[in-house]
Amino acid sequence: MNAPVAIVDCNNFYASCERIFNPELKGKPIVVLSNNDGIIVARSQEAKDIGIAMGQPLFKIKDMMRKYDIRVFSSNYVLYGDMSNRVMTTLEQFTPDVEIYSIDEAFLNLGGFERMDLDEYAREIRRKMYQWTGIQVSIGVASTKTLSKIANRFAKKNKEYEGVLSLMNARLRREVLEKTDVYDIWGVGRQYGKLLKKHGINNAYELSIADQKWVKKRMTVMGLRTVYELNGIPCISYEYAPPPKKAIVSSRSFGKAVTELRDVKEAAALFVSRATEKMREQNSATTMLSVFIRTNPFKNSRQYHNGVLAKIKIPTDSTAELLHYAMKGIDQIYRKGYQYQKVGVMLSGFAQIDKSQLALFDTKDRVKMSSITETVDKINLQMGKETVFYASTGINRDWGTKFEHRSDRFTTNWHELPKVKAGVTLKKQLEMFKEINLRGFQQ
DNA sequence: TCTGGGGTCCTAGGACCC
DNA sequence: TCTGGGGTCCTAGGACCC
Repeated sequence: MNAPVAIVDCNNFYASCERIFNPELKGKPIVVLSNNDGIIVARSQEAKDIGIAMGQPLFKIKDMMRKYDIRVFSSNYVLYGDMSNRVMTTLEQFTPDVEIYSIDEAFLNLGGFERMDLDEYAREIRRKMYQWTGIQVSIGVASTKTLSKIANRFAKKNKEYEGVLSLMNARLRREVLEKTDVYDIWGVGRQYGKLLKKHGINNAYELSIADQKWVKKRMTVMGLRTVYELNGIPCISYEYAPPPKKAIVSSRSFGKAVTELRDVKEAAALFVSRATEKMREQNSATTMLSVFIRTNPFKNSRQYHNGVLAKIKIPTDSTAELLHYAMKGIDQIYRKGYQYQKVGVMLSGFAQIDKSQLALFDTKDRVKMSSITETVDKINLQMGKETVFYASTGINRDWGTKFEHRSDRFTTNWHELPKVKAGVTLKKQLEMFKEINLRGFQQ
């Protein structure tokens, strides 16, 4: 038998993060918004229960907000990222083989744990996680990743499992697969879901016994892999260390429509410097930079979408050099008279090259260039993001992203640590926090 | 239906080569 | 000018994920 795999998934993660540091939100419906406070990207259980859907725009729930006293938050990625680190660190105490799959999910390789009562072990992980981080998780255990996702989902939906379900037992596995709609299978999205239903394949069990030739033809080898996984044959390996990215994108919608070349350039310059920083973190150098701009496709205004790709002969990781290409690109694709909604930058065609090799081939002083970028990175790491930045990325940034409902960065910013409110007794404060042992939170 | 951002993998088809 | 087979590389587009 193959090694059991567990997926640990934080319940309502963003909403939970907001609640941990603001106990008066207990029992209140919470929603978290996308960039620019556009649409709802996360909801607390209470918000789900009153029928607020994922992807709804904020303005559409104004009436409900008043009626149900819904608390609204802009995305606070610094807070969520920090809480995520705490969750992952906690998991590492239970097994060394943790694959961080997303900000709120991780796979655990439980090879070697076969003889334990895995249900009980999972329950213990769940208890400790809540105690140490304040985050509720659900855990699914099975013989493949795809099955573990199904177990997890089932545990979350059916209260009687109290957040933990193992499908190592074959009889239970079949029963759960029969109750799992094809749309709810990891790897089956809207298009494939529709296709499967059209051909009479309605649930996960039916997909597991479907004709494999047909699946491969219509859903590529990816679909075939899903079928194998549903049958308990693992096809998806673990990635304990994230592989370097093959492409890095930085783009953002403007806080309001932008018309001026100067603003477009400022934004593009900022995204170049962000993308390039990310690239340097993984020690890559790029040979391709593309920039793109577009108007709002959902507005009735005149539309314009365009992009341009610069190929760079000698791989570079210099912000200054890439800014040059990006600004040239913007000059090429910018047209006056449009209401721009978004601009973005993509780096790709990476090379992992020892920096000293770069200097052999060309005339630019790359040693000097890289010592500048290294210094800038170092200062920003120590003193905080954007302590030093390129002037071309703008000082005012009045095109900037809207975050009108952002909570404090409780865990990472000295000025925004949770405060003891005047007029509230210490006893009351302690009561608010007492459910959670805020281990490790005292800085 | 409305209107985020950042990724991955696979396939088909064209350009080009022998 | 037509005809054959086989291979690589690249890109665009489509599917999926969180």
